[in-house]
Amino acid sequence: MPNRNNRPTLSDVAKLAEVGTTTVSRVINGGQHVAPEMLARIQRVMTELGYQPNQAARSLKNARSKTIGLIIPSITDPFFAHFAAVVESVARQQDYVVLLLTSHDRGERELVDLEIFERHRVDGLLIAPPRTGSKALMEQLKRLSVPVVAIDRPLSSQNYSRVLCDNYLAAQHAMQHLVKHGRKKILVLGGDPNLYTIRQRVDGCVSITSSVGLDSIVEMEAADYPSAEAAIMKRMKQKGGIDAIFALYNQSTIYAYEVLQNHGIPVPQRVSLIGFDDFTLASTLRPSVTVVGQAVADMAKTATQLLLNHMSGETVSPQQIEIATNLVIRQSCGCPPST
Amino acid sequence: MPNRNNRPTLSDVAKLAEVGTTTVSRVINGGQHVAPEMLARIQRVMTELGYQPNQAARSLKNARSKTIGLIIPSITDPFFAHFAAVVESVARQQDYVVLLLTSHDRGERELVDLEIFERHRVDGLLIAPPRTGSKALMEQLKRLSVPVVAIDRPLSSQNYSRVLCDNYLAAQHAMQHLVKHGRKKILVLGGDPNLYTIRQRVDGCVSITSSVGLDSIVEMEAADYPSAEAAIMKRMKQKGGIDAIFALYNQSTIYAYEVLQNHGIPVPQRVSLIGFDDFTLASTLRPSVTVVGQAVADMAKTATQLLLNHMSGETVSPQQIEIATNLVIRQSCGCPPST
DNA sequence: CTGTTAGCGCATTCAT
DNA sequence: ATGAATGCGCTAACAG
Repeated sequence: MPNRNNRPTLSDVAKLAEVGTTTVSRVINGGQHVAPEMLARIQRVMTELGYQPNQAARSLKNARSKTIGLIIPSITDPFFAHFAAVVESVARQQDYVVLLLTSHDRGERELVDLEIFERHRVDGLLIAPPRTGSKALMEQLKRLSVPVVAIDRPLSSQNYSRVLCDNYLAAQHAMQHLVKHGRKKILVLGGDPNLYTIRQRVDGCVSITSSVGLDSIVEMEAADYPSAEAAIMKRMKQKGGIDAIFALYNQSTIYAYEVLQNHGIPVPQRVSLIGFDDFTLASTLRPSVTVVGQAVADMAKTATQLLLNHMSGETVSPQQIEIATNLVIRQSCGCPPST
Repeated sequence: MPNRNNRPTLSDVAKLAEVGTTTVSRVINGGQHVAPEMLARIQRVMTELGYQPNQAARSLKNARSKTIGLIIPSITDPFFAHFAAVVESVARQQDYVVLLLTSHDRGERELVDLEIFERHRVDGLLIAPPRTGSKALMEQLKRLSVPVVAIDRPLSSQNYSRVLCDNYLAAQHAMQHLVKHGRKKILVLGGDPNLYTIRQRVDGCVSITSSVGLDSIVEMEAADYPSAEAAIMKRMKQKGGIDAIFALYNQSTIYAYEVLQNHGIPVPQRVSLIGFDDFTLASTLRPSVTVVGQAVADMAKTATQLLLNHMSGETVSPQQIEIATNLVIRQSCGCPPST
């Protein structure tokens, strides 16, 4: 006797199995305190009817939607795509489903995303915030009133856990590596300077150049090929020029590579190249590209599990976790081919 | 006077605004038939309280969850990542949110995914099925009883709309292009032969080779680098060898490229290469890689809008839409550099 | 234009 | 071990 949706309800099951709704409910929730034969009978009826509990009803009753919200800049960015994949797989093991929204690193959009999640009553939130925390963002997060874990970039409030990578250290290592190769005029090719990650990386770079007594050459404009080209070639043509580039994120690495290639500048002979963040064909290009590798899967798994812990009720204090990066040596930095 | 979740409810708003719940409900749903001052007053109270409607309650009442389910093999596959990005952006414009689940092209997992969606009562489904339709899958889809649009690969039932690309034609074009370059021994490097897309592409290839009177050389084992290498080198070493490779999907293209590069086989002089599906660095590699480009964004937008149409209630008959591909000429096929 | 009321499907006291 | 009844937050009749 299904309802208007022709979908069977719990009470349909109860009726057909000739039991009370309570018992059916118990079966749905693990079947404790239910006689074995009863349990079997109800389960039979459930499969017979093709019954599946209505999550909306359960959410209303339990105040738990069994969803977690994920806000990332973009799902086409390989780093975040990988991240999202891991989140999905960890979440589903705990019977959670992921609501995915993108922010394109725009604060207003992020606020809208949070509003949507508020309506959908997500039980927890993973967010890679473009800014560490405007007032509006912080208020919105407080209103959401669910556990939050910041990923890749922190939130300004210490109340929220964060899972990041060691941007500062990683940048230092990369710069030191270039210095070891004897490079003296290293162009640090930036990205959006408002992003925490970028700022940390720049700071790491500067700490090295200044401690070693080199000039700090930083260009932040590299949002697309033309601007990257302009920035690089401007520096190339200056007196002294440059002999290395450290590109601070995925895309700028690729632009830098293309610029050098298109201008016939030999890598690494004339200019060394290191990029932040590994990418699919980094080892296939000739020369292959040395990069700072982030342990994405590790970060994502850690963040999701941490969030689930926060959600479990036992009050876990906010944590700040930094996942180590590793320099993936290939040939664009000047190292000899391995094997 | 918030409830146990400390979240205000509709009736909290009603009380504070000293109106009935119906009026508040009307405001939430567009504010028709509400006096202007009343509307303003209620809206003020809503923002004051930070009220957001509880979607679970609305779902229960309206039998619409405002979610659409998306099942793809993997979110790290650039093709599907791009697809998902477009789905999200189109869906959110209509106030829908996307529930993302991956199948890894495994039928059992797909069934579980559908069960999860059934509980969450998605209002519509986009699915890239690994197989065109086992009995179990078809039953599960019928039970879901919401509009379904198959993407990238069809479902066997004519009852479901599908948005595909013209795999057969595209493969023919690619092969004809290689033939025009005078290639006579073209290796078709396959993928999972159970996938509809792969089968169509193989068929397209064979139709050309046989109509032109060439041998059909097909290798389906290219799931990873070693097997791709084995397949390619086996053919290379045979009497006559091969003078071109048409790789039938994203990954196999990359493997093929790497194999040729690692074995020092000059491309396109000795062996031409064309791949199915464009990828980020295809134009950056040297030689750049000629590919069959799929209009991903177009496919995704079309599919999502079609789904939303189906969901809108007006019964739209199932449609079969094929989005045209285009051969992106670069240098690995043997064409001269442009400009 | 506005308010009262009765469920949507489920979990949960509190009985038995 | 089981069942009857209540309410989660919201919308849709119906009045008025």
